[in-house]
Amino acid sequence: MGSIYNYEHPFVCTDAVVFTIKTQEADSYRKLPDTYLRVLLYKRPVEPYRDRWCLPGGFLNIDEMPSDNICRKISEKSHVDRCYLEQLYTFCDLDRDPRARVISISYLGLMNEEESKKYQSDAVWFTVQNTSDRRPVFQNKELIITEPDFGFDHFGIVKMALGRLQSKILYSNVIFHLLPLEFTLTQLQNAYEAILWKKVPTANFRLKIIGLVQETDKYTSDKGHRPAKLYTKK
Amino acid sequence: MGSIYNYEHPFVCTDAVVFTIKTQEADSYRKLPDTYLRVLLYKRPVEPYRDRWCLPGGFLNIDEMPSDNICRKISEKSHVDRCYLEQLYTFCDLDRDPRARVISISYLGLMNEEESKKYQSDAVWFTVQNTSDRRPVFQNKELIITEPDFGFDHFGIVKMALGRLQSKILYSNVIFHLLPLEFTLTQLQNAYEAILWKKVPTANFRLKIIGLVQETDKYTSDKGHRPAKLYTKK
DNA sequence: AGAATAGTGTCTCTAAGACAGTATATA
DNA sequence: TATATACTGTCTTAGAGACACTATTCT
Repeated sequence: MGSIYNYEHPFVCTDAVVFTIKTQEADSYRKLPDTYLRVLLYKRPVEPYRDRWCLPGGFLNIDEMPSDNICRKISEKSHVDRCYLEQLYTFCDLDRDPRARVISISYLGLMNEEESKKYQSDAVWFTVQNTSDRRPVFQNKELIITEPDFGFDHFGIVKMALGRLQSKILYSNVIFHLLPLEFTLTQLQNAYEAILWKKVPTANFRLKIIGLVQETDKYTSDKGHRPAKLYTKK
Repeated sequence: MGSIYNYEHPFVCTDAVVFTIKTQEADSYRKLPDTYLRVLLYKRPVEPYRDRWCLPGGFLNIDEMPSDNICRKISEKSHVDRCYLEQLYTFCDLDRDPRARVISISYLGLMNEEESKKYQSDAVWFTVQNTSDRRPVFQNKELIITEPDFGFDHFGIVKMALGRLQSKILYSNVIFHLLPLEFTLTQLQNAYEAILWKKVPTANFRLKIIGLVQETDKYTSDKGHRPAKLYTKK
């Protein structure tokens, strides 16, 4: 079966939808230290889809695992060391890349705020916010991105990753990849609400998640109110 | 960026884990018309892994969608027209094929018993049964297959597909793809139990699923006991 | 009546949701 | 004391699980 070596076969690339949570407001001029979900995008420097916003990723080498490929791309683009990755979906549409048949193995990536600060200038964190009809809108200080501003099929990939994250935090532990090693239950709840785009009653939330966390003997030391106990992932 | 055209890139293939449910016992000599989960395998006629049991699938053509590729392969192998397919996972291990770097886009397939009868002689339906430690064992009239008898990484793919099916029937409607258009609630419960490898109390099961089905005005006409109402998927 | 399969009523326990309450820090 | 955030008690309701019960066909 040497015939497999000379048939024209699809190219393979990776794309990563890397989310992070902003839990603390570095800009002290802001009154409300809200918690936002953010996604990593970069402006494409070449054709096709030049100057459109795209996901980090790239062509898969013949001796390379997709997760290594993505770590390499994210590290180049954002100097990030540790990022949780899980496979999301493999996009195979015939016309998703105008150059050739390229299938994309996409990944959902989660990193905490500390890691997310190490990004380069060509990669930008966009807040992922809700609209009235629950479609995501992406925003940074200067820009608002909606569907037509993405390159390739990357808007669809981001939407699927967001849906996966929203459903997966209901029954798994993935949310802890978005938080620092030690966190308060309020931080955890804020992250939960930022992802699900809805408020949950505090008492019920704590009953639900108390079995997933391990309390420490440390407390926050903010001024003017009761300190909060710090927890770690159990 | 013409450089993408002359780099050595991975091959792409598909693999489908097609399940069906045997709800009615054609062999009338058997006393117990038990319900079993079955999976479609075929004995590989060429190297590598010659004579090992493998999943239907094959190399993806450059202008072909994976689902079309799989339908083509299943139709060749089993003359089957309609099969529900959903993407399962893309397997990328560097050494999963000794010939070359081949990534496999795998699919979970579900078909009902009527469709499953149209298989060719080189494809065989194996029952998927439980062992004491909840590992699957595959069996037909002559053979019992366990891990070492599969080719490639196909045992791992089957295990993942089984896990996906087992978790997905708890919160979705996929189970109806395994049943005929009209079915009794007992058939539905038997299928449910055959997939999950455990018994559930009838009253609770019916309360749980009654919202997912639509009753018809038809009944079964078995002899010697009360007829059962036939339902369709809602 | 008896056998066989179909189908239901109801009790308990647990978890989700709503909401009002208490606790502990600083100014 | 006020204020700001942290944290809890408890009522109600919905669903899961267990189990005993009733219903309808044919022989």
